[in-house]
Amino acid sequence: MPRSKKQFSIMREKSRKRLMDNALELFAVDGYENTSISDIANKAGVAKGTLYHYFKSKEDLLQAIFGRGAEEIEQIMTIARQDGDPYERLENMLIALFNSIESHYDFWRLYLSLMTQINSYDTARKLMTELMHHHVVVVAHLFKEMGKEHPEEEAFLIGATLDGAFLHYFQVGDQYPLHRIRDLIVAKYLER
Amino acid sequence: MPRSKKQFSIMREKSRKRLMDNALELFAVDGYENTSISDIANKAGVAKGTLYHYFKSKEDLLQAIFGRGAEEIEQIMTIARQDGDPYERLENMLIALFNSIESHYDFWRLYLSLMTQINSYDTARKLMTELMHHHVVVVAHLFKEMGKEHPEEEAFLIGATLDGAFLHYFQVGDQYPLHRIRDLIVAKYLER
Amino acid sequence: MPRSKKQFSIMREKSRKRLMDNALELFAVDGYENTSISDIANKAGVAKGTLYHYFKSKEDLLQAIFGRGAEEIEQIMTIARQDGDPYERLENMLIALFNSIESHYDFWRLYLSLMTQINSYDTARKLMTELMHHHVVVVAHLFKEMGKEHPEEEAFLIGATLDGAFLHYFQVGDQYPLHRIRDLIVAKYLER
Amino acid sequence: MPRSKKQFSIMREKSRKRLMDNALELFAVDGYENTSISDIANKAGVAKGTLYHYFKSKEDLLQAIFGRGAEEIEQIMTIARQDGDPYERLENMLIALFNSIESHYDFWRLYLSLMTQINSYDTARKLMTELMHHHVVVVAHLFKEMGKEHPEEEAFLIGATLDGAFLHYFQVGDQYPLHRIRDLIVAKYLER
DNA sequence: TATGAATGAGCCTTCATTCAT
DNA sequence: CATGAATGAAGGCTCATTCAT
Repeated sequence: MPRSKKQFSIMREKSRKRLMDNALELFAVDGYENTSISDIANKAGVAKGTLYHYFKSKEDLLQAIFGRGAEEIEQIMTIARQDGDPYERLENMLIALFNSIESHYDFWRLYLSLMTQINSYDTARKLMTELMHHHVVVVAHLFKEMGKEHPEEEAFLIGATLDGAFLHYFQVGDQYPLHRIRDLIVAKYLER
Repeated sequence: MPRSKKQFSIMREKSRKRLMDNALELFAVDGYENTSISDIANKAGVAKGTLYHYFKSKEDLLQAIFGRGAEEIEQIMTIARQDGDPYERLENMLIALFNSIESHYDFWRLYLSLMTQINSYDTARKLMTELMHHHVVVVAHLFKEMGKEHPEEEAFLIGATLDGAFLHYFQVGDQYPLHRIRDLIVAKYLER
Repeated sequence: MPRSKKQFSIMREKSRKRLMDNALELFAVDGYENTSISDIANKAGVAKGTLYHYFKSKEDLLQAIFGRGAEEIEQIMTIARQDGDPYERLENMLIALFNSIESHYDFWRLYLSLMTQINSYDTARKLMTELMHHHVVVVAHLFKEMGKEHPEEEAFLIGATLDGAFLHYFQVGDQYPLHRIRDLIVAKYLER
Repeated sequence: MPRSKKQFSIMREKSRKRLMDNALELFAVDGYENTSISDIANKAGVAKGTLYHYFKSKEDLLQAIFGRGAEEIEQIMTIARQDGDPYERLENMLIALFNSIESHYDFWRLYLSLMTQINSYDTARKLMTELMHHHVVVVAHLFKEMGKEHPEEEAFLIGATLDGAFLHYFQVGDQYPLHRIRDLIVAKYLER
């Protein structure tokens, strides 16, 4: 009795996930350039060729990882788009974001490391630029609701502060006072 | 009639500079990994081998570029360490920094792009970590003079904001409202 | 239908052997330094990269070749370590050695050519020094059984004579009276 | 007052000698292939280009070194060609040779190391083959005077023994019982 | 003659990708 | 689908040699 199409599809998705997880870990630690297909296949316990059954190329694998991360980001944004008190929504969003940084450490680290390589990995980068733009729109709206004077610029600014803090966190590791920085940001932006 | 030692030394310095300039441009735009020695030599109009008369290795070239940039950073820091009104010193430093971002665009872009590559290019990265630490110390001191409550955390925070803004600027280019962001930061931190 | 592990293993061993055979031939004739990976790959009819599926590096390839040769040497030594009349054992060993020189011409030639390169190829050379030491011990024992006065020195001496003869043989080729030299050595050492 | 041609010639010879001495030392220790023109120039304290005023190529330098060594060998041979008791002449030659091995260590070591590289350094190798042939002729003559049965083969044999002993000496260094081997050889060949 | 900058062919090695089984 | 052998372009680097000064 042959397996149903659905079962196949589930297995396929499982295999893809395993490869993506392993790849992400390596990309984050060693960098995309310094990670070879061999490394990924080894870590995932499959042969090199197998990887090409699931992704058409190394960059395709990267894109898949990014696509998955975009959903994570999207969820965080959703918080800011809900109804209710804008201050509360901002606070919730910030807390969710800082939590995500720690729970999806590898993804965010990779995200930042690729943000600087303009001329390469086009698709992945387009995605990132879009996300950033999206963030600005959503947060600017929030600030408007709060009655801030320059909501768009403030949105740019808080985005910069967040990405910068994460950048430094990834650079120096646990020595970075991530939680205190989070609290400081929250305090600053929740002053009414 | 052989050339004098001094003549050689001058020529050498000129050649080094030319190679460093060309390399910096490529490193900044394409990334260190994606720039080949061939690319650099081509751009500089010399043979591949020539590069190795001036730098022991690709990484040595990178370090030389960084060493040069470190001086630039040092000068900006100096402003914060002078005597006088701390508010004024902070303002001057911020303005100098934003000017430098535009006038030394390539260097700062490279600086940020390498900040994210944890496990590679040790010497260059050590330098960066040191600089960041230095920055925190100097700016925290400034904030203390201003009577801020958590000077060290504030120093971390403004550092994050700045690096984040530059990161976004390099990512999206001229669409980024760099000057407005600068003015906003200055305004925020100069409120007495 | 994928190949079985065993099938792969057999193919692998075959490919390794072919590469080693081709490399040995070139190393022996042109010297290790003067043989490029390209040369070997060409001669073996594979792409350059293929070689690196079978050997980690050029030196690793050399070591593999040496390991194989060491077995040959070991077998010859075994003759000297058996029971029975020491004169007969010495004669058998000498004859086996001279036969080996002709049947494993390339290996012995490489062996001698590397013996002279003191500061390089550490692993291969350690092996050789060990073998030489081993030879002295075994042959000295034989001479002791024969009642010679200075068995150890005699062992050094016969070792020198043999290596020297082979050296000259490889240098001048078929003009060298290898067989007559063999007979002369046998005659000299079998006088009771 | 310009220097005379002779003075120039003497200076030139001095410079050549210095370069040859330094090159020989490096060739002997690191091998011909592993020694670069740069290394030699550095060690000799001159610029790379200078070397090419004295030798037309790296191989030309090698040949010059060999030419000089050939004279040394020639002198030793001369002993065997004098008048008088052949036993005494042989003994003197052997002693002179062993002395030379120690006093011209580097040259002999290089000599042996190049003996194995058939297809390269043609001129140098032709010289060596000639010398070896010459040695056989001279020593065979000596053995004939002594009334040996197979003088030519004996000449080959003693040549092999000597080169083999030197080979081992260079391989293992001071652990090799060079003097005892010398005495043993002398004793063996002077038995009347 | 002396210098060292410049060349460019060639070296060893890596790696994303393809493909027969 | 899974395997790993094979490819070949490209990478960083070395070095004997040439040449303008």
